[in-house]
Amino acid sequence: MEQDKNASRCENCIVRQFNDLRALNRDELSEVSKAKVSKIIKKGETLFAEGEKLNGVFCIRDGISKLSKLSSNGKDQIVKLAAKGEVIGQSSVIADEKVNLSATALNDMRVCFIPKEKIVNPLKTNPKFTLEVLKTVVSDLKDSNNSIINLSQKSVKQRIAQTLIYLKNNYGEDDEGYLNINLSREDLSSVVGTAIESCIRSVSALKKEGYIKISNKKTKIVDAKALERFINDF
Amino acid sequence: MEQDKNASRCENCIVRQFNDLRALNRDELSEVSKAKVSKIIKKGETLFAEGEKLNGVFCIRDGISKLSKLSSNGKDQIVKLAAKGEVIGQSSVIADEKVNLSATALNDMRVCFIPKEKIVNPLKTNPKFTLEVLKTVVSDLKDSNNSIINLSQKSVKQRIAQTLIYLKNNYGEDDEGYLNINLSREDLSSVVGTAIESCIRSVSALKKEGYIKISNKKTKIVDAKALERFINDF
DNA sequence: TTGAAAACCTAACAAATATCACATTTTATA
DNA sequence: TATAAAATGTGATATTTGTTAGGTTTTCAA
Repeated sequence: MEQDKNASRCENCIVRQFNDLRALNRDELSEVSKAKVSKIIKKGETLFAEGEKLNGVFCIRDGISKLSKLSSNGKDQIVKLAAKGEVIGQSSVIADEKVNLSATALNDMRVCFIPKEKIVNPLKTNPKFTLEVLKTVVSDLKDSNNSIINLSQKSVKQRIAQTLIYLKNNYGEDDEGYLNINLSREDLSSVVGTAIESCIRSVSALKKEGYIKISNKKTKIVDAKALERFINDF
Repeated sequence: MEQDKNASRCENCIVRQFNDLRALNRDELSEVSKAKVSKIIKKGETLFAEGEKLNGVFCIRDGISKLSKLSSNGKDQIVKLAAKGEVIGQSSVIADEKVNLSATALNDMRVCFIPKEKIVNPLKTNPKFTLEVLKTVVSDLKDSNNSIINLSQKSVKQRIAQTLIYLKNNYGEDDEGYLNINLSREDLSSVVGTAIESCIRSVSALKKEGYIKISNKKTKIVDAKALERFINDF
């Protein structure tokens, strides 16, 4: 995890426009800007690991991180993906507890580390900011609850399909219709909570059935409508 | 859902001491007290149903509610249980969206309905209250994430065991060691996300193996330590 | 550029769980 | 209290998913 000398001031940072930090007032933001440390994290490196006591949060300027938990049998369950603009580590700073998830870079990342006081202090005094954070956490909670429901009510193939739709809706596609985020089969299986081989089988099936297309490691959703119908029990 | 004439003022309500409403100031609380409507909800009745637009939250004075989602194939997944002291419906009021879960009484309940303005206004102006709500939602999010991990990494039997431990830790046991909350096999299977028959089989196995004991519909955890060991892959 | 390692893929089989078809017990109610 | 309905329980079988044991292709670093 190396330093990034090239970081701009928060006041001019576009990324901030898309996350809760936009609700800070000028003084609070200037405090954050002075205290933040910009870092480069290479693919596969961790931002933080389960059980650590975080003394700040990470604002993602570029790249994607997975938030996951490793079980005793070696299976890694991904609970959330976070990309440009998102702030991670908030929960454990708010609860003032050790993190219960690890954050790992899925590709090269640029992030800013913000010491926790710069977040906790505004939370105590700036209701606009606190409400903004609250709304974000409520939205995360809704996503989490939906994951629970999908895990128990949908088949592996449906969950894979749903994840692809999710990636399309949240991270978009390029001009040829290929998803901007390309998860490895291993990461995809960790998102849907299944074995790699089952994941591969389902992806192959979706491909064979014409729902999706894969071309040099990139995935394209050919017929989103039909895929949605399949997810909702045809 | 009938009215309960016997309701006290919020200022004197013990239940409030255990939830986020304790962070309201005197004026805000008095507003809530004036506006709240106390209700009795019978076992099996719903407090609200998926897709409804909530115009307030429910503070539970007595009884237990399940928050669940019914799938097209008739399977009901319970996402959260809420008991005395908890406030439900907050998320959809905060996000200003339709609820995505239904709330159903698992036994007879007494609740207070609080119109949403009485919650939303303090959220905008009282950072102490907002932070309190935020902490609650963060804790719910952590629980949800743990459920995801358990669903994908533990067997049905382990998930049942874990749920029993959860019920013990969160809702306690009587003087003879029997759980205060007794879920039907159907509800238990909806919590762990499995078929009723599989649930029954696992409960029987845990009983046969001496981890738990069941006596007229009430469940007692005989050896919590051993059960915990079993949950964590012995 | 060329191995070695990692990622991807497939098939056969094993294990876990779901489903179906009942029997038994408990609960609620006429 | 009798009886129907609901909840609990069991066994046989079907389905889904996991596991093992290979293979091929891609990627990366020497």
